Amino acid sequence: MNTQSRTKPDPDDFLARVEFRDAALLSFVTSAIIVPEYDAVKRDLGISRPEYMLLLCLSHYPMLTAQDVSRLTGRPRNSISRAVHRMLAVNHIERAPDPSDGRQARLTITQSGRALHDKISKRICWRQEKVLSALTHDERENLARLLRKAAVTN
Amino acid sequence: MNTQSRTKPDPDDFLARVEFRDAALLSFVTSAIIVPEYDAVKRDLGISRPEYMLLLCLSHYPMLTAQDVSRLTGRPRNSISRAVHRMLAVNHIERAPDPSDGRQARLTITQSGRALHDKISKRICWRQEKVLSALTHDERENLARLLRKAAVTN
DNA sequence: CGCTTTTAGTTCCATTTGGAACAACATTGG
DNA sequence: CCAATGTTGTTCCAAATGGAACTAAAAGCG
Repeated sequence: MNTQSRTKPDPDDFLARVEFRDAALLSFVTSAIIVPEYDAVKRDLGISRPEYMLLLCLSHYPMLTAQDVSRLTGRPRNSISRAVHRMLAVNHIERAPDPSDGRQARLTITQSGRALHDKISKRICWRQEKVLSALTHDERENLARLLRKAAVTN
Repeated sequence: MNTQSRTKPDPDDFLARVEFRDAALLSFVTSAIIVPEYDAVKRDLGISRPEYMLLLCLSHYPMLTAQDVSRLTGRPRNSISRAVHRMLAVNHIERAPDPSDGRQARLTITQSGRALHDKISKRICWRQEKVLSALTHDERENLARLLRKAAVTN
């Protein structure tokens, strides 16, 4: 036994002390959903986070350019460029030159890309439910409302 | 003018479509605070995110080991190890061998480390206020309550 | 006591990351 | 039409990242 009997620092306790309380809580809860699930997706399906961000974007719009995806996700253009090449190589997306603008290419998701997106989004949904299971339905709606209110203005 | 008159995809609209609504909102709002401010801190003060995480932890406990910091922050041990060496080199922290356990070292923050932490935490607080300014005081308290409820169980 | 297992911290190395420069094309304004 | 400027996507490269192996010390256990 340690003569100073030092107690191991507790994450919950730490969260309560931090100066930027709300940012720390937001970061903690976000990471609890995002980090372990993206790690698992990478391990099990070989899809990295920017690659999935690409599939996610393309699954919600009929056609996007790489630039669109970069702006939607906030990732730098070269990250998206790499993801596009990898997803092209495994036929999860398709690319066609834009006839009206020779700089950009039109990206679309394929059947297999959509199937993969469904699989991954279900996993993230499942982890989301797990982490937020302590909240009631009304609390969940309330949380979403508050977050949306903060999100739309930024 | 584009013959298809394609509208540029809108991030708010995208957030409303994503399958994992709450996780997407959490991630968006968290990133709006964290990402630009850590980038600015790195640019202006030369302090990386894991380095600041170390200072943040040490500013709230009189003494921690590198392992404690690793567990509090969720960062891998070698990242913390690197941060410790850099913060030692610029005298923002101090390290002393633990007499009761030859494996671990006792880390403490110095005066200059604490001053730097104060400066950085004020910046993050400021960005937090900016992003969450759309919420009233009661809404802020409510958001924190909901997040804490989700956080403590995980 | 020895022997195995566990833990703290470091080092090594392959991969990831993102800024910056670049080429190709488009747009603007003379 | 031409020059200057802006935009898209790619490539290059230096830096960051994190898993895995490693060293040293401690703890568990016959």
